[in-house]
Amino acid sequence: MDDVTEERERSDTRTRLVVATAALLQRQGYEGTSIKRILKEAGATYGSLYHFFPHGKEELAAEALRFGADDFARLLREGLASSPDPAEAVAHCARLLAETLRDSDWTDGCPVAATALEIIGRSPLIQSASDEALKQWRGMIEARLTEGGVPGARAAALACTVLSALEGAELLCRVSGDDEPLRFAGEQLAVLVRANA
Amino acid sequence: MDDVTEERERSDTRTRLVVATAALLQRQGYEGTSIKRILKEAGATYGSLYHFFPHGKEELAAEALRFGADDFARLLREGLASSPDPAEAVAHCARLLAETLRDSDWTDGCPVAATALEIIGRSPLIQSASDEALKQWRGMIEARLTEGGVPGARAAALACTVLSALEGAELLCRVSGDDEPLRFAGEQLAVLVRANA
DNA sequence: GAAAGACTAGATCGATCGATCTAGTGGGAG
DNA sequence: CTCCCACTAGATCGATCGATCTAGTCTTTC
Repeated sequence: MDDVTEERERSDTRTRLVVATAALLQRQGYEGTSIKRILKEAGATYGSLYHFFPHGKEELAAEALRFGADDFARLLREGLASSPDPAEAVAHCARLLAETLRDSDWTDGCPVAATALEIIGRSPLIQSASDEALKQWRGMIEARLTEGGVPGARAAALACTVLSALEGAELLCRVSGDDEPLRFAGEQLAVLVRANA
Repeated sequence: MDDVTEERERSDTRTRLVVATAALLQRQGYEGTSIKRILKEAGATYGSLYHFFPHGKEELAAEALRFGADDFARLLREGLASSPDPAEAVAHCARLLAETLRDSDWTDGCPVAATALEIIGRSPLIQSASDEALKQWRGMIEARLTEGGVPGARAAALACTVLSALEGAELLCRVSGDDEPLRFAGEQLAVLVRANA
């Protein structure tokens, strides 16, 4: 058995735990996700969990949020690269997000929102993982806007508002079971980006 | 004892339960809020709870969300009425929200977001109460924009995006412990409203 | 092939979950 | 007074929570 395979097998259970936890946190938040459910979905046992994550559920959740954040960053990267026009690129992000949500029965959206909102002020570990994710996405959008010709002074404020609108629109979509809010957001954000050019 | 006082006393415990639940749901979501904690905060017992809400926690939560929604509607109403200019009025909503959040240590924001996100697809009762709240707020913003001169065709999309941006910016503020996202949102939404006039 | 260390299996712990239940209390109606 | 009914009090239920613990099974190393 070569080193690469060994590495993969050694971390296989750990990866399954992180992936399963990320999916569950996204759908039902932190308190709504029990360890036993995670173990069942991941096909793991308590022994493995506390071997890889000695601090238990909280440590696993923080890691799962980082994993989910990278996933969401990929979707954002794809959307932002979809057009030479930054306004059109932002609009495409909204379309991609709407599509992903619709195809998953309104479950697969922002991987941190549900968990972050309910643990604010009660778990520094999870909160800072959430904060880093949001700041990473803000940075990606800001870089794309700057590159697209938005003056640096406005790029930060605009990027932050783009992310806010996408996050909020996703909330409205998921609650109503309708992608209208994200369609509206895409259209209006394109207008806003052009107004900042 | 006259009828009015009698009515108030009769529903006193019920009201305390609803108020306490609304505050807890806003801060820590549905699964993170135990019945025993609610009873303690409200100064009530199981007997009273299941007398007023035979279907238990879920029924109480739905009622608490409706209560919180009216509270948030008042803040929105105040902001929307603060200026004859709709762009300035929207910006003031963002300021009011930022102020309320800061003054409460980042806990008192949207009363439904945390709870709604974690129960989506698992409690029709709570989800529809959340949906109604969001639609009520959208309607208020849309009416103000239309009255302020935004063409009817665009008012709905703009109002929806304003609410989305406020909700998302609040998430970013609470997670980061910084009101910057709401300041940015207020500034950018004013630009967007003017672009739609 | 013995020893060591990485990892897995799952029973079990005390605490707490939401819910149910019986036993009340107290004020108004007849 | 007596009866009734809205309401309160809180013990108790089985289930499940997150966490710990012992007892393993592999793989690698010498």
